Amino acid sequence: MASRAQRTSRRANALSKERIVEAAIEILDTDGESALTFRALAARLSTGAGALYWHVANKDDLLAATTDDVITRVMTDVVAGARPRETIRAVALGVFDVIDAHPWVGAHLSRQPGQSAMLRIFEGVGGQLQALGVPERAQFDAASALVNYILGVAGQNAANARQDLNGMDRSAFLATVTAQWTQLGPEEYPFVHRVAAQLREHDDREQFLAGIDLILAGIGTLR
Amino acid sequence: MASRAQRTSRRANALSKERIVEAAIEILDTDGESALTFRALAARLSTGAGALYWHVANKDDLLAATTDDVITRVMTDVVAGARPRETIRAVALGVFDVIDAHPWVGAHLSRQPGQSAMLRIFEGVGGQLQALGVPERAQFDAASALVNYILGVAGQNAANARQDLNGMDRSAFLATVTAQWTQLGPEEYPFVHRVAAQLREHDDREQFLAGIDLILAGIGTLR
DNA sequence: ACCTGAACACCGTTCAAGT
DNA sequence: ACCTGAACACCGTTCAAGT
Repeated sequence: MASRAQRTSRRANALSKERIVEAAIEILDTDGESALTFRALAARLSTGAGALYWHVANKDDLLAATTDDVITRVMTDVVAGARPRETIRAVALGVFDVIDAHPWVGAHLSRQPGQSAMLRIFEGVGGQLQALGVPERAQFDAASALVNYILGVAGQNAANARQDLNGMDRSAFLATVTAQWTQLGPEEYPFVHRVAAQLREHDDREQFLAGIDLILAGIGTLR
Repeated sequence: MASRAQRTSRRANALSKERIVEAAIEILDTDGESALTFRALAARLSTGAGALYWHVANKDDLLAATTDDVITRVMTDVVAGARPRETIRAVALGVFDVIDAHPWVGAHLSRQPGQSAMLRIFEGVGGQLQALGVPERAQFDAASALVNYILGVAGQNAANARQDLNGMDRSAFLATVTAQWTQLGPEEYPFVHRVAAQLREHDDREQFLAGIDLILAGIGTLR
């Protein structure tokens, strides 16, 4: 009896991959990528650093697991009830929003290829192409284009968030970059110079969606 | 006289940011990202690790400089003589090829936003949109879509190259991933399962270009 | 001005030892 | 089976001391 109760209570706060991943996500969200160390994670879980290695192969494994966890949650939220075009937009926006909330995800999505998080996104957009009337032979390239675009934006958002930490809110940050772009001078960088004004006013989420729509418009010409 | 000669010879192998960047690129190319440490770099340049900090602010600065160096070289090679559409393809392919040759570039392009390497690419594609008949208001979004797609592919290529090092040539690698995709099962991953066969035969460079063409086709609908 | 190299404050990972 | 925590082999970065 006692041993039963003891076991139950021990199990209650026993280490597990899920608990480790959960704690890792909390550290990443509150203190950023650089704060996630095995020592900090062990301290938060009141254990030794070496104990974590019983449940997690190494740091890459840990980061893949955190990324998977967060992405899986969004992808299951996006139920494919709507029309194919709307589903693709919903998948893309789901990924965008989750990266906005957890910028570190953007950095790690690109790092492990064939990772299940990326496959879920690939499936989420690719699965709609048939219904969209895209020829069988073109579906792989089309899905790849959408996913690579999403990953590109994800990486940039992660990079931006990393810089934001050096003080500055978004509008101050945009003003600084706008000033840099304007200073570049119209001889060497005519386009960047010209477009600098739009940078300050633009909305990341809208611009992201505009890119998705652009690719979808291109896909539309394949029919 | 002697002091003059001495100074010249000392200058000849004196440290400079250029020499440091050059040596860093060699290490990255031959031994990979993980081999680039300040100690290894100092050893190769026959100096102390601390000396490097006189010319380079920190490791991020060093990596930004190596990335810039490599990208700048490609972008100046791509002379914009051709029609706008061909110029955009040339810029994109130039970036693709340089990342194929130096996979580490792909990883760092995404890491520092507003970096001059990325601005060069942005200018390279954006500068052609006016001639392509894209309305002024849409040019920023269109250029952003192209660049983000390019950055996404760049990141994936860098990640693939990182894995390739664990033995395996490309065909063995593709066979493994194809097997993984096929195993996923058509219930949960119908699209991935169906498209797995195409994965083994596909050519990264052609698929990259197909994505560029898809976005260009989408941009074409804006006119 | 520029370079040296030891020292500092960290890392991820391993592993004997415990329960 | 699972956990502990010291130890190992590294890092990037700093800085007194040299030339």
